[in-house]
Amino acid sequence: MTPTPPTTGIPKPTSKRWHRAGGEHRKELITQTALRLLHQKGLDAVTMRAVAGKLGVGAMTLYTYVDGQNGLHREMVRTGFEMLNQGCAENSTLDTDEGWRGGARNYLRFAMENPNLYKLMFDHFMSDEDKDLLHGGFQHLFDKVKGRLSCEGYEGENLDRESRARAGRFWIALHGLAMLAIAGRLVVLEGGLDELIDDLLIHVAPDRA
Amino acid sequence: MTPTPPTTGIPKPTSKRWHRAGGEHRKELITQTALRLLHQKGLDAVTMRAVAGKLGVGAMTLYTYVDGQNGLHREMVRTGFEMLNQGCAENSTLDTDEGWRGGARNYLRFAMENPNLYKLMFDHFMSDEDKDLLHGGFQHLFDKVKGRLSCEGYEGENLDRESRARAGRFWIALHGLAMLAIAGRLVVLEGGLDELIDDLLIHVAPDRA
DNA sequence: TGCGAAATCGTACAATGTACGATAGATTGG
DNA sequence: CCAATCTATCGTACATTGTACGATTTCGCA
Repeated sequence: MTPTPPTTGIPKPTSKRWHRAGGEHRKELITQTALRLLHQKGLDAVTMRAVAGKLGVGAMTLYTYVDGQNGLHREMVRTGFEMLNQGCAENSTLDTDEGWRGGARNYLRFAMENPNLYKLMFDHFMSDEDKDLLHGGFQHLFDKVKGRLSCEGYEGENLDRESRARAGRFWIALHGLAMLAIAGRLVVLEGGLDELIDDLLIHVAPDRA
Repeated sequence: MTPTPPTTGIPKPTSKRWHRAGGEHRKELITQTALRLLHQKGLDAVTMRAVAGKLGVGAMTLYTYVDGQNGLHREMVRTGFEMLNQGCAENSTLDTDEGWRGGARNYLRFAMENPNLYKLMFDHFMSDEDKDLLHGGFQHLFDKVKGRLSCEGYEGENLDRESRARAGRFWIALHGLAMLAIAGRLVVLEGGLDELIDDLLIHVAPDRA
């Protein structure tokens, strides 16, 4: 067993007085720098040396704060899910009829404005933390749909199943649209993206049977 | 200017008697080898040296047949779209009601059985050839939907727009489901994939208003 | 103030894509 | 049938990548 010299029973906030008490902040800084690079030049440009260079430190310094390139990617993905959850909730409580549209637009806006990050989020292996974030976001959608359906006669197991199905369809469609738009594969569909979103939502929104 | 010594005006089938007349076959062999590696070990394992090694040749030899790694990827993508178009048409003419289901299942089967290739197909920059293949596949779907709708009173511009919209929704949903399934992000949706497909199809199939 | 721990980073190594050029072999003109 | 030319092959080399290692510096604390 590890000796753990004093072991007062109460571990300090940052156990082992991590990194001169500035560790978390520096990790954040590294992640933000990497995210900026990812956004501007794509995933291939997010090299350890490049990120370190932007920060004016040696490449190996990053290893003190993140667990190698894989760990850096993980941090970006985690931050991405936080941004997505936050962004989706903005000006859209999913409570009104127009709420679906707003939430969906927010989701797609995030994907279109952060295409490299969005791709990474759904390509990189997910940590447990990421799963929690994704699950949380979906749970929120699920709860909202459930609230609506409970006013329409659904109840018990039926309510749960139907809510999950509708929320799932909604999300699947959003993800499909986002990925195709990012990949530039929507050229086969003439017309602006906005109309496409509206049209899709009308037919896949959770308040549709 | 290049001299082009004889210049008979009629370029031979393989202009410049390409590669001892075995060039195309060898290019195919290289692509197939790369595809096997991609399927078994993922994109990172598809290195020039690894592919060349499997074929028992030097890495630089590949450069005679494909334009570097990027060209190799392009060949894999092109082949992938051919496989997808071919696979979708199998046992499914999209003519009967059950046809939508069959086509969709074929599409998803291809994606699930070739996840690395499917991801590459929708991530790699598309050549004009790829665009033609993708466009062709979508056109087929579009025509089928159009045929159905023309029996339902739609005509003229309305027929075109409605057909494109429904085919688009169908494809978007399929792509979203495929990408989420590949990424292993469907855990939030309990239940088997088959039921998920059925459920989705019922609500996004092109014969639904 | 001094000691131990932690952070920093220079160096080095393996793996990658690929440019270059030598070599061997096929093709062709005479 | 031979020599000239062209072409496929691939060994070598270089730049770039992630990162393991260890020396050195810096810091926290007693």
